[in-house]
Amino acid sequence: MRLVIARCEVRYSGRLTALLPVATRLIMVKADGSVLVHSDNGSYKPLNWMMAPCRLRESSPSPEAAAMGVAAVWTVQNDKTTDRLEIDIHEMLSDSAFEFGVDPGLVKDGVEAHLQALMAEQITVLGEGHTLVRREYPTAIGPVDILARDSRGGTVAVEIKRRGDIEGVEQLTRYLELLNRDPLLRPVAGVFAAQEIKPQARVLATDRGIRCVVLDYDAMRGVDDVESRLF
Amino acid sequence: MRLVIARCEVRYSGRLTALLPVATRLIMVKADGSVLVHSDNGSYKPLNWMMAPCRLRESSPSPEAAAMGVAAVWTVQNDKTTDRLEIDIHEMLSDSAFEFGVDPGLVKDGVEAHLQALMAEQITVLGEGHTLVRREYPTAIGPVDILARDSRGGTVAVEIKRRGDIEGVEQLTRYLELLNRDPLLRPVAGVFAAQEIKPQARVLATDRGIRCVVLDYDAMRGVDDVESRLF
DNA sequence: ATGTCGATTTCGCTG
DNA sequence: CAGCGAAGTCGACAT
Repeated sequence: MRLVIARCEVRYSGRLTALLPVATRLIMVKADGSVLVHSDNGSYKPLNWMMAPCRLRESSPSPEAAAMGVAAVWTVQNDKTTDRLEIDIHEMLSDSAFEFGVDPGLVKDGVEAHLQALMAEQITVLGEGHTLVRREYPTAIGPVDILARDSRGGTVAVEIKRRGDIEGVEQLTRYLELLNRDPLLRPVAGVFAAQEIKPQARVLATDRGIRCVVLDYDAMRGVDDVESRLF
Repeated sequence: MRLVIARCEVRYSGRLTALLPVATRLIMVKADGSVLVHSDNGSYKPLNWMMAPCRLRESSPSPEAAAMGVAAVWTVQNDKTTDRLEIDIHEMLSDSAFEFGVDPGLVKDGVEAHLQALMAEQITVLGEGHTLVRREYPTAIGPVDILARDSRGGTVAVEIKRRGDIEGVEQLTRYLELLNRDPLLRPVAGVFAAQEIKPQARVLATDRGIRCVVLDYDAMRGVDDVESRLF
C-alpha cells in the first residue's frame, strides 16, 4: 500500500462528473491498483476513488498546469469503462509504501443470514404448529427467505429483515403475488419478520394482509445452541 | 489525520459482531475522531470502522493479552450507542500525523437531481402540450419527482431515475395508488423516465399501464443553458 | 455476464 | 428529530 499526503485537485468523470478543489488529502493506492482519496473529515468512504481493475499513470503537468502550480498529474483510468480519475498534485507532503501481505478477511456474526438461520431453527416463533419447508425457497424473481406451513397446512412465506421498512414489504408482496399463482402452494400467507418494523412498513403490510412479527435477536440467540455462535 | 500501520486484531461489536484476525493494516484516525481500518485489498470501504462521534482510548494490554503478543489496546467507543471497536496492536510499524486543514468538499454534476431539473425545464419531452405542475410534489409517502398535466389537462406523475429498475416502478406505483385517491387529481397517469430502463422494469411498468420514457441526458443538457453546467 | 439482495449501508434533504 | 430516497452505491452469491 502506498500512502501519499498531498495538496491536490481531483476530478472524476464517468457515471457522473465530480470536482474536488485544491486541498490537502490522503491518497491511498492499494495493492490491486485501486485508488482512494480521503479528506480528514468524517465519512468512512473516500471523497473520490477508482476501483480495480484500473491503471495509474503518473505524468508531468502541461506548461499551463505547471504555471498554475501543478507539480505532477496522476491519471487513474478504469480498464473496462470510461471512468477516470485525474489528480493534480500541487504539493507532495509525504509519500511512503508498505507491504501488508494477505489479509485473512472479516468474520461477521449477527447479520440477516444469522437471523434467518435462527428463525429456521425456531420456526414456532411464527406460532404453534408451524413447520419449516425450506430456507431460501427459490422463485423466478429471487429466493424467499423462509417458506413454512402453519398448523393447518397452509403455506406461509416469510421475509426477514434486520430493519423492516417499506422496501421489505414490497419485496414480500412480489413473492406472494408469484407464489399465489402456484396451485400447489396457494393460498400463501405472508409474514414480515424483523428486529424492528418501521410504522409505515407496518401500515403497508397490514393493509396488504401481511402479518408483522418483531424478532428478539438476543432471545433467539439465547435459545440457540451456544455452538452456533462464531465467537 | 493520524496514520498507523500495524499488525493488529480488530473486533467490532454493535449492530453486529465482527472479527478481523491478526494482520498488517492501515489504521486511519481522522480529525473528528472517526477511525477506519483498511487492508491492502481492493474495497473502497474500510474493513472495520467507527464513525464520529466517538472516543479513542489507548491503553496497556492485560497480562494475558501481553503474553499473546499484544503491545497496546485501542478502544473506540461510540458516544451515543454501544458500538465499540477494539484494536489489539501487536506490532506498530509506522505512526505519523498530518494537518490537513478544512476540505472544501465535493461538487457533483450529473446526478438524478440534475436530470430532474432538466426534465422540469423541458417538460415537453413527455409530449406536446405538457405543462409542469411542480417538482417534488409532496405526498404522505414521499415526494413525487414531477407532477405535470398533459395537453388535455390530465394529471401525470413522473418518476425519474438514472437507471430504471423494478424498484423505481414499485415506487411510482405506490405514488399513483395514493394520488389516484385524490378526487381533484384523478385519474393520474404514470410515466417512468430514466436514462436506461431495464427490460424487467419495462415489462412491469407496461403491465401496470405506466408509460416508459428513455431520457437522453446529453441531448437534454445540450438544449439546456450552458450556464447550468457546473464545469 | 446478469440478476437479485443485503449493508454496521452511508449520505443528504426536507418537514 | 424522523422519514424518505439516492448512491459513481458496493459486494456477495446464484443463475
